[in-house]
Amino acid sequence: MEFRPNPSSLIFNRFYRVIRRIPRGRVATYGQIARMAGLPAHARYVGYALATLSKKSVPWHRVINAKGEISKRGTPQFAFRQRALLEKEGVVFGQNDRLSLKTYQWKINRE
DNA sequence: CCGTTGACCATAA
DNA sequence: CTTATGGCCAACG
Repeated sequence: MEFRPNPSSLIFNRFYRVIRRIPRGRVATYGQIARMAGLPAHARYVGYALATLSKKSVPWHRVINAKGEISKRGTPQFAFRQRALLEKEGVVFGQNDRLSLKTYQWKINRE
């Protein structure tokens, strides 16, 4: 099922707010964003929120799963595009299409 | 109002 | 390493 953008969505906008703060060249996990948005048990909905993105200025490509992989959604085209965007920011992927969270994860004082 | 369905995560076995 | 489970929201028909 596909989501449509809904400006009146409450928690989705909270996620967008957090994601917009991710610096260039860094990544954040779905669970991390949920925690930082004050909604620790909503890792799933971070992804669903991104699926409803229309033309919002949200760096969706900096959001990856907890294993350091790009989440798959239907066609591999999006994953390819996301990877390209990240590599353009200096992120290097390993041979398993994974990146080092230890190196690239966005960490803020007091998460 | 109800059932279904989605970019997920931590934990247990 | 793998599979299963509980947690939980929003859009749609």
